[in-house]
Amino acid sequence: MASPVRIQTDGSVLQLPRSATSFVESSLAFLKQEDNVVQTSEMIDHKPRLDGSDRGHPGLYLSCFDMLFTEDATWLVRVSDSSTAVGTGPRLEPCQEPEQCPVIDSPGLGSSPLSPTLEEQVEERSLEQVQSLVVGEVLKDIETACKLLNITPDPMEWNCGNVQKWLLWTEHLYRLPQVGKAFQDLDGKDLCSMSEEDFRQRSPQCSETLHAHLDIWKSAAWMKERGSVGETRIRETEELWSEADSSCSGQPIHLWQFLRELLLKPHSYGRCIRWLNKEKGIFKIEDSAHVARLWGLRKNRPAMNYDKLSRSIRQYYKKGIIRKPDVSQRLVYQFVHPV
DNA sequence: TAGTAGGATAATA
DNA sequence: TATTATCCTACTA
Repeated sequence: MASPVRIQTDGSVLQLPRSATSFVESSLAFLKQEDNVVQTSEMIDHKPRLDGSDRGHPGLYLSCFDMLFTEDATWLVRVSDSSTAVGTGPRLEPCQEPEQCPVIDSPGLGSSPLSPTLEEQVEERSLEQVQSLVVGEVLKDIETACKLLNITPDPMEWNCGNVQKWLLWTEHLYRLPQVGKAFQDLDGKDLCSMSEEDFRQRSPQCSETLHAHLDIWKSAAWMKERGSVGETRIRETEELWSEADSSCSGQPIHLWQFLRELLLKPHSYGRCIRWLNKEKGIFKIEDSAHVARLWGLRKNRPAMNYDKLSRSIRQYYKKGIIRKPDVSQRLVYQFVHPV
C-alpha cells in the first residue's frame, strides 16, 4: 500500500489519507504538467462552500464510479484490504428481512427475493461494506481535487475558469484529448444543465466520460448538502450505498415491495417517503424525484422518473395492491392490504 | 408546473 | 406471460 502524501507549504502541512495517495500523486503530476495556477496555500485555506441554493438531486449511478478508477486496477484490492485489516467499515450485523405483504400472492415471492439465506445475507453485507468504503474514497478524492484545483465541490457554483480547471483535470485523469475550447463559454450552471447529448455535440469523443464524471461530482455535492462532514457524511454514504446496493443483488423486486422497504426504514428514507397512517397503509412520497431515482437504481433504469414510477403505481389500482386514499391528495397513496 | 389518470405498446425476466 | 418501462393525451390543482 502506498504511503500517505504530505504537501508542505509556507509552514503548513497538509497530510492526506493513504487512500488518496494515488489520486494525489496523479494530481501533482497534473499540476506540474499543465502548469496550473493553483497555489498550495490556497489549497490549504480553501474551504468548500456548501451553502448553495436548493436544487435537484442528481442521481447516484454506480456505473459512474467505476470510471474513477479505470487507471488503477489495484484500487479494489486496496479497499478490500482496508475493510478487513483496519476494520473501520460498518459493523457486520444480521440483515433484517424485509416484511412481505401477507395478502398479495406474487410470483416468485416465496423464495429468494425477500428470504435470502444467512450466507447470502453475510455475502451481501460484506459487499455493502466494500461499497460503502468505495463511496467514501470517491468523496475523499473529490475533496482532494477541490483543494488541488481550488474549486468548490459543487459544480453549480463554478465560474468559467473553474469549469476549465475541472475539464483539464478530467482530461488528465482519463487521458482524454483536450476539450477545454469546446466548453470555454460555460460556467458550472450551464455545464450541469447539459444533457449527455449536449456534451456529445461539443465533444463527440469524450462526452460519455465527461458527463459521467460530472454526474459523480453532482452526486457528491448533493450528498454533502444533505449532511455536513465527518460521521454524518459516513452515514449518508452508507445510506446511499445501501440504496444502491440493492441494485447489485440481481433479485427481482416489485415496485410495491420496494416502496414498502423504503417505508420500513424511516431513518434512512423518511425524508423522501413516509407513512401518514401506517395502520391504514397510507403513505406520502415527499420527494418524488428521489424515490424515482432510488427505484431507477434498484432496477438499473437510469432514465426512471416519477412520471414513469407513478404510472407503475397506477397499474396497481386494477390489481388491488395500491390505491388512492378516500381523500385523494397529491403524492399520497394507500396499500390496499396494510400490514 | 407538477401531479393524476389511463391507453397503448415495447422491453424484460 | 406478468410486470414494468416508456410514451402519450387529457385533465386537475
